[in-house]
Amino acid sequence: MAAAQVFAALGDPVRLGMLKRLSRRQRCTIAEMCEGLPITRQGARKHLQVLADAALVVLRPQGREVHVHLAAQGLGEARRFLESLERQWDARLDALRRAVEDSD
Amino acid sequence: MAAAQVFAALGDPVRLGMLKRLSRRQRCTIAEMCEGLPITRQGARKHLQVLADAALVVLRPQGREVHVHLAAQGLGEARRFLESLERQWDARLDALRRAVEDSD
DNA sequence: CCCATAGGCAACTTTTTGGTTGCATTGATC
DNA sequence: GATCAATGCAACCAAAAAGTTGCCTATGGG
Repeated sequence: MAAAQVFAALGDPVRLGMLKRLSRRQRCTIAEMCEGLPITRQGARKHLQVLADAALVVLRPQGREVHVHLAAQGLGEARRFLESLERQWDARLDALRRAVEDSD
Repeated sequence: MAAAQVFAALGDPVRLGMLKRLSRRQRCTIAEMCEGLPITRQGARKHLQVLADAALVVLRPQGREVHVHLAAQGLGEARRFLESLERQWDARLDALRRAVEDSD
């Protein structure tokens, strides 16, 4: 996977807002996702494509409309990536702390 | 602080690489961070500024050089954001599952 | 059958971002 | 104190992203 792609998709307030909205309702149509946004439907649609490409969302055509669902996959991957970074990081900080204490 | 800013900072392979490198060594100078990168020092410096603005890194002037340290703050924030999204989402899925079971 | 609704596609503009170059500054070192 | 090494600052360029507009297609309900 490309972690950077997932983070890049998350790195926009409009897209984060879309994800938040989706985490409350269980699905939306594209038109519903546009409500309240200060951009056109086409603009919003591009954001949704970015989210879909990062596996954060699934777009499922259903008759004449398209249903937008959250996808757990990308989200979980991103979280695990951050967790592992934090762990390495904490370990390094601990090592530093011990080194400092030893030098006392 | 804005979660989107942190994610945007993470959404670039060069910057992710820098963070990984920092999670192994305990600190670097700017010049050291440039080693192995296919870009100029000024280019790398801009990436470091983005990371610093997102509180993922601290730039600490030390004599004639600048030390780059990891900063836990932004990372933890981003992870907690994802966790909360996942929780809400799981809760929603559970609710859906119960609703389906009830209708059986 | 008609038409309003939901959306797709493509071209275009504007803004942001990633990257560069040239030059100035400051600290270490001999 | 001359010089090299580490960095800053500013202007600039190119490519990518964000957003728009115009028009076309298809589906669902009266």
